[in-house]
Amino acid sequence: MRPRPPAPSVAYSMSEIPPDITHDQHAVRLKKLQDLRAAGFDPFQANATQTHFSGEALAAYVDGQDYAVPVKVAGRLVVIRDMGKSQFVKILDQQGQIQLYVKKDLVGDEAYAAFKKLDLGDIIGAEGTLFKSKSGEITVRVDRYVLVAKALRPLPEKWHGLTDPEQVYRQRYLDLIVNPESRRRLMLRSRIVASIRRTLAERKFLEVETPVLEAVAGGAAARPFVTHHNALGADFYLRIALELRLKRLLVGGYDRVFEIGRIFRNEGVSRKHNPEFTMLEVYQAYSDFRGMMELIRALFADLCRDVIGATEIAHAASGQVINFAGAWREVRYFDLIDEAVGSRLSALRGTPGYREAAVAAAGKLGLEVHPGWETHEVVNEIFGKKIEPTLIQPTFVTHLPKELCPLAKLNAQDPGLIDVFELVIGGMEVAPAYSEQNDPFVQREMFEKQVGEEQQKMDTDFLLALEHGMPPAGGMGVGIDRLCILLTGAESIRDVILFPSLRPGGG
RNA sequence: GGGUCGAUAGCUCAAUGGUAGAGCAGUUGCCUUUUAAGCAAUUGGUUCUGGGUUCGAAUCCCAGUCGGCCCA
Repeated sequence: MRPRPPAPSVAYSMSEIPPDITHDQHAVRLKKLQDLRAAGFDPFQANATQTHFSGEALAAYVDGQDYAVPVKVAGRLVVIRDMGKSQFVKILDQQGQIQLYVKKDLVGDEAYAAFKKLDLGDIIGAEGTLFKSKSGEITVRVDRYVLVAKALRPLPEKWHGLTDPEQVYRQRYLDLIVNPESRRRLMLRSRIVASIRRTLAERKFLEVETPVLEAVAGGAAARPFVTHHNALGADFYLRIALELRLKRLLVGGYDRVFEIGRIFRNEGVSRKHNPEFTMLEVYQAYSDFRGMMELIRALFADLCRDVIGATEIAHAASGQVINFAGAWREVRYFDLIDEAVGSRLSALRGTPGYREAAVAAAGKLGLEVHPGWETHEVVNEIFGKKIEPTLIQPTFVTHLPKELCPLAKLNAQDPGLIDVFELVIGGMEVAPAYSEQNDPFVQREMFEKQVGEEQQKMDTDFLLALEHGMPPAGGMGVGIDRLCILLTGAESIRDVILFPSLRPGGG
C-alpha cells in the first residue's frame, strides 16, 4: 500500500466518468451505479432481511427435500460463476459463505439482466429455497434478490487473498473479507473474551469500568502516554494498569471484581507488543495467590470447552503440544534460577557476594549485563532470557523476589520473596497473580522505594484507601492479547488485534 | 532507536543495465447444476518518492516514506 493516493473517496465525479473506460475498475463501477440511479433504482437501499445466517441456512436443509425450506440470506458477493442463462454465486456473511443459484426463468428477464451487471463485492439480499446441487453443495435457489450496497472498489484476488501485511492491518475489512484464517482467528478472540466473562459471572464477580484517564499512572512500571484535558486545564495519563482502581473497589466492599480493559504503554511495537492492549484484572477478597491458581485453571478449563473444543493445542514455535488438562507444574522462581545457572546462587541472597555471583552467572550464560542494573534485574534477565522461553507447558512460577512487584504481600517465611505466581505457557508470561498487599505501611514503603527509580508518581489517594482497610485478596492479571496468540496459534500480536497500531499516513 | 530485508497493473507475483509481463479481477462475446467453472478476444503501469551514476535504470548509488523480521 505504498504509494496509495490518500484514497479520494471518489476519483471521478459522477458526471465526468469517461464513457469508454474499461480498465479502471472504480470508474466502471461508478458508471454502473450511475446507470442504476438513472433507471430509478437506489443502489444503497435498506430492504434486505436475514432469516438465516449462511451457516444456519446450511443447517436448515432437510436431506432429500429440495426446494422445501425457504430462507432469506444476505451478504457480500465473493464468487460469481456466470453460465449464460444461470449463475452460481456465493455470498459471505458473518458465519461464512453460502452458494446461491440464480436462474433467468425464475427471477425474470429484467431482474436477471440486472443481476448480470452485479460486481464482486456488491452486497445483496436474496430469498429462495434450499436444494442440493449436482455436486452436492447446499444452495439457495433464488426467487428474488435485491442489491442493497454497491461496491465501488474491487476486492483483492480471490485465491491468494490479501498478503501485504501493511494493507492487511490498514484495511482490515478487506483482510476479513478475503482471508478466512483472519476471520476465524479474530472471531475466536470474541469468543475467548465471552467465555471469560461467563466464567467470572458464574463465580459472582462484578464487571466494572474504571477511568482510562488518570492523574497518576500507577500499578505497573511503564512509560505512560500523556494527554491533555482542555476544560480542566490539566494533563492526564492513559492508564498503564487497572490494579489501583480495582483495589479501591475492594475497599468499597465489592468483594469480587474484574475489568477487561484497554491499557496503554508508551513503548515500541514488536511481535509481542502493541502500545495499546487488553488486560483482564480480577480481584477476589478473602482469597490469595493460591486461590488465583484455582481460578485461572477454571478459566482455562472453560476456554478449552467453549472455544477450543479440546484440552490441548499445538505450539508451532516449539513443536510441542501444550496440554491444559493434567497437573500444571509449580516451581519456585529461585529453584529455576539455580537450575539454569548450575549452582546454589539463591543461597547467596542477602549476602555481599550475591551481586557478583549473579553477574558472573549471567555472563557465563552469555547474557549482557548493564552496569546500572540492580541485582534483581540481573537475575531476572536470566529468568527472562534463559528460563521463560523454555517453559512451554503451563507452569506456575512462584515466590518471585519482592523487588519485582511492590503491590504483593511479602512471604511470611522469607520477606525477600512475595506470595505470587507468574503463569508461563508457550514460553510467554500469560498471567501474574498475587496475594495482594493490604498493609498501608508496607505499601507506602514499597512505593517510596520505587518512586526514585520509576517514572510513576506516588498514588497517595490509593494509600489513603488502604488506610480505610482493604480485605486480604488474591488478584490476577491476564494479558488477553497474549492469551489469544496462544489459543489461536497466531504468530504475532498484530494477528489477534483487529486494528494494530501503525504509523499514521501509510505512504 | 540500531541492524536487515522489502515496496512493479485493483490483488498475487515475474522481469539481474537494453521494448515492463503473467494469473486473478475488469471489458466484449458464448454457455440453464458450477466448485480457483470453462472457451474466445481484449483494456490496463508515476516500477513508493526525490536526487545521482549511465548512451540507456524496475534493476546500480544516496536520501527519504511506509512495512516485515531481528535486536534494544
